[in-house]
This record gives sequence, structure tokens and C-alpha cells, in this order.
Amino acid sequence: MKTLVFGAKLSDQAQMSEHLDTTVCDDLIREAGLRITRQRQTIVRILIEADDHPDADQVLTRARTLDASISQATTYRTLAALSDRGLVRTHTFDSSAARFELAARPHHDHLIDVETGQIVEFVSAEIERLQREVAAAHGYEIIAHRLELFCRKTT
Amino acid sequence: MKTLVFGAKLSDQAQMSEHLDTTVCDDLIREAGLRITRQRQTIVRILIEADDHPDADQVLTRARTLDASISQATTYRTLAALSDRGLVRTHTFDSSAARFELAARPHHDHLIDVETGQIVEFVSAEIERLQREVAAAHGYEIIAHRLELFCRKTT
DNA sequence: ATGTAAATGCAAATCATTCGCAGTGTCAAC
DNA sequence: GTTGACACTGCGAATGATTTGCATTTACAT
Repeated sequence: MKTLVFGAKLSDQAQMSEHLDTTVCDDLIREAGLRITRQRQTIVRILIEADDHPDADQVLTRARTLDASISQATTYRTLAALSDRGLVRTHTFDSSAARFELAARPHHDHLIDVETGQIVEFVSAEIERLQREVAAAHGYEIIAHRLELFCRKTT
Repeated sequence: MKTLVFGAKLSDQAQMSEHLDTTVCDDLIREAGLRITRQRQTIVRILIEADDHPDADQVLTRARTLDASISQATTYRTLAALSDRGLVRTHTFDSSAARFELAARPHHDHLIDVETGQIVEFVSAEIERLQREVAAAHGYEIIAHRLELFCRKTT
């Protein structure tokens, strides 16, 4: 759909060279303790460039614009591996397909527009503080949390 | 149309006659605008008696101890129908099977013990207020929310 | 360079959930 | 009560997302 747009955005955002870009992907894969393969580089690159929350099928489709040989199984396996090792976050906003995003992005929660499906990211230090308080009150510490607000535009 | 007071009914359950219990189930089904059938009575009864968050398969298994003829399809259809009409809440804590609970129970969020899988219910009026603030700041009103804390016991 | 374990593509398998269909049951209107 | 329309049921087959077995290829430590 927008390979060129992705490329343009990437260089706009970070002024990265092709070489640097590959290095970034490699580092991330290495950080996960995985072997560096062409397929994984491509998939990670797609995740870095994504400004939405693609599902596995969208990741596959986008990855194939860069490397037509990538298989569905590898996409799932790579996303699962990165998710297991904490480098990718997996969401299930609706009950259908899981959606993914890089964990390296600054932490945020999600507001989902139930009418349009649009997703707004937000953070609230105050809410997070209260969450820790709640957990502590029950004798727990928070490993991870999930906060999603299903909303409608106020008219 | 009676309002179901879940906590009270539960605590009185030991003293309830079969007849009263059936009435409670019937009211809930009627409130959903559905026809009253033996299968639905049984499934609702299982939900009323559940003190955990069973998935569809567990609901089916438990329902079959009361009525061996209940089918998987009916279980799914009943849970979906009640969920659509707001009388049952559907959760997807993990990525596997959806888990259900009666919506008539007082609202609460969930703290999941990642080690044992145990689920602690909690409410925080303060967090909910902040959630509404966040949504409002983006021009939204909250239809529903999902807050889950994945925790580990503090040693 | 090279052996080995890891990763890949493919297709088949699995898991949760939904659906088509023919038979059954509920309930509102008589 | 009886009845008729149509909602509900069980069955098994279909679906959609994800996983897996297997033979082949590839990464990378030695």
C-alpha cells in the first residue's frame, strides 16, 4: 500500500541511512537472543515503520512488499518469539486477530473508538500510580498491565 | 422487570428453594429478551453459582452435570446472546479461550496472579474517575473499559 | 570452511468459535 | 387449552486465527 511512504517517513523521522536502519533491526533481533535472518529483519522493519497496530496478516502483507518470499508461519513465529522475549507487545482489542507493536516504543495505554476502530494512545502517570497502590494493597507487584478504554466521540 | 442483586442472592443461596432459584434464572433470561429454555436456565444457573471466571468449555462441562444434553453450540450461542445484551461480560485475559461472568455482579477490574493464574477482583473509583478524565481530554466518553493488572506476589 | 542447531516454507493440524440445517419447543394470540 | 410462527436446539461441518511436523536451508561459533 505505501512502501514509499514508509521509506519517506523513516528518513524524515530519524534521518537514518539504509545501513543504520538494518543495524537497528539487527540489534533488536540480537537483543531477543535470536539469529539474524532476512525475514526477521524485514518483519522488525515493518514494526518499526508501523504507526498503527497491525495484525499478523497485515504485518505479513507489508513485509511481502519488501520480500515476497516471507511465509505466514515465519511471521507468526517471529512475532511470537519477539513477544515472548518482551520486545513486541501483543494486544487483543477485539476478539478476532491479535495486533502487535514494538515494546521499545514509550509505554502507553489505548483508547479505542468503538465506532471507527481508531486507536488513540495515552499515558496517565496518575492512573499507573493508583494501579501500583491497588496491587500493593493486595500484596502484589505489577509485572504488566492492560488498560483499554472503549469510547465514543462526545457530540 | 426486577433488578438482580447478585451478592444477596448468592449469600442466601443455601436457603433457596429450587423454585426461587429457577425464578432468578428466568428473570435474567427474560430481561435479555430471550425465550426461556431448559438449556438457558441451566447455563445461567452455572454462571450464578460460579465464583471464578469459567471459559465456554468449563461452562459447558458444568452445565452438563445438571443436564447432559446441552450442546456446545447452545453454550456458545447463549453466552453470546447474554453478552450482546449486556447481561454477561466476556473477558480475554490470555489469548486463548474467552472467559465469562454475570454482568449483574458489581463492576470490578481484575488482578491476575501470573504465577498461579488466580484472579483477584478490585474496584478503584479514583482510577475510574481518571479514566473518564483521560477520555474527555480526547473528546470521548467511555462505553466500557478493561483494566487488568498482571502481578506477582511481593515476597 | 564447516557442522550443528536454529530458522524457513509448505501444508496439514489444532483450537476456539460460528454456522447451516432439520427437527423441537416456547409463547402470544386465539 | 390449541395452535402457528418462529426462536431455539443438537449435530456436524465450516471458519478464521494460529501452531506444528517435516524436509530443506541458513546462521554463526569453532
